[in-house]
Amino acid sequence: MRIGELSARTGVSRRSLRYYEQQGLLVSTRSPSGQRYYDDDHVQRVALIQTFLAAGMSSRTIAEMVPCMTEPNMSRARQALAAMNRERTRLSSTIDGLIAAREALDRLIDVNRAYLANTADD
Amino acid sequence: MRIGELSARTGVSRRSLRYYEQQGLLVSTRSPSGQRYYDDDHVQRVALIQTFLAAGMSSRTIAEMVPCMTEPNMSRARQALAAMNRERTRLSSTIDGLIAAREALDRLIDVNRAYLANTADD
DNA sequence: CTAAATGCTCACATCGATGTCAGGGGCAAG
DNA sequence: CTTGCCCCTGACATCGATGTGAGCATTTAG
Repeated sequence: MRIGELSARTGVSRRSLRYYEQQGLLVSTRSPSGQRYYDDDHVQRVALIQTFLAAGMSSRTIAEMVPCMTEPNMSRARQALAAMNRERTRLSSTIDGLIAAREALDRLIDVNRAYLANTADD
Repeated sequence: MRIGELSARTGVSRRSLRYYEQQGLLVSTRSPSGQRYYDDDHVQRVALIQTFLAAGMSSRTIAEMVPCMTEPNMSRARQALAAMNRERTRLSSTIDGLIAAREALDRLIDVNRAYLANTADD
């Protein structure tokens, strides 16, 4: 498929797909005239990239973890593993932060409800 | 205390503290010459702002939820409550997304470990 | 009193993913 | 061949929180 169809299937803009390729997150085969061709596997890959981007990872980080441009080899795999573990830690503490924020929000909500209840008959 | 001390106590730059004020997140009393004065309560408030900012809320959203510039009144409180509930929902689905990302990462880690194990003796 | 430290405002710079526009090909159906 | 649609690259714009620096005022310590 060409880029328009991949974009339609994934919901990711053409612009972003080209950007992912430029950042080394996505490969494509090119027609002689330079047009990008993709197959079904790329749909999943784009979904994975979206998941990670939405989790606040930079494209550089994703590229480090998910080799796609280069031959896999052991030292590269070890480096990727290190990056993954680092990101896993970061992700977990981000999650903790969000949960803390949600708890703080819940307290604010309670305060607000109490205020509304007490002030109902002013 | 003046802005430098609040900055030191909270770990938030002077620049950011002024920005919070400009965005309506933080109030200060001013000396005749215009210098900002804070008291101990502001330390907590800044911490709360940081928590929410780190959770990806915009300063506009925080200002909506945490009235500080204006007299509290019922309609404003109701509006704040609506914003809080909206943000709580958003926060929960962000958390879900991060957890999904972490699970995807765990699968990648497993694949990588398997590769390293199988390739150990190439 | 003087110097150093701190404060003030204003304005411009930064980062990263994405939008958008311009100028130019590619390719199929009429 | 032409019309229409999709593709290409390259460049500039955007948003929000924060950094940075200039130029000037104020406060505090010696």
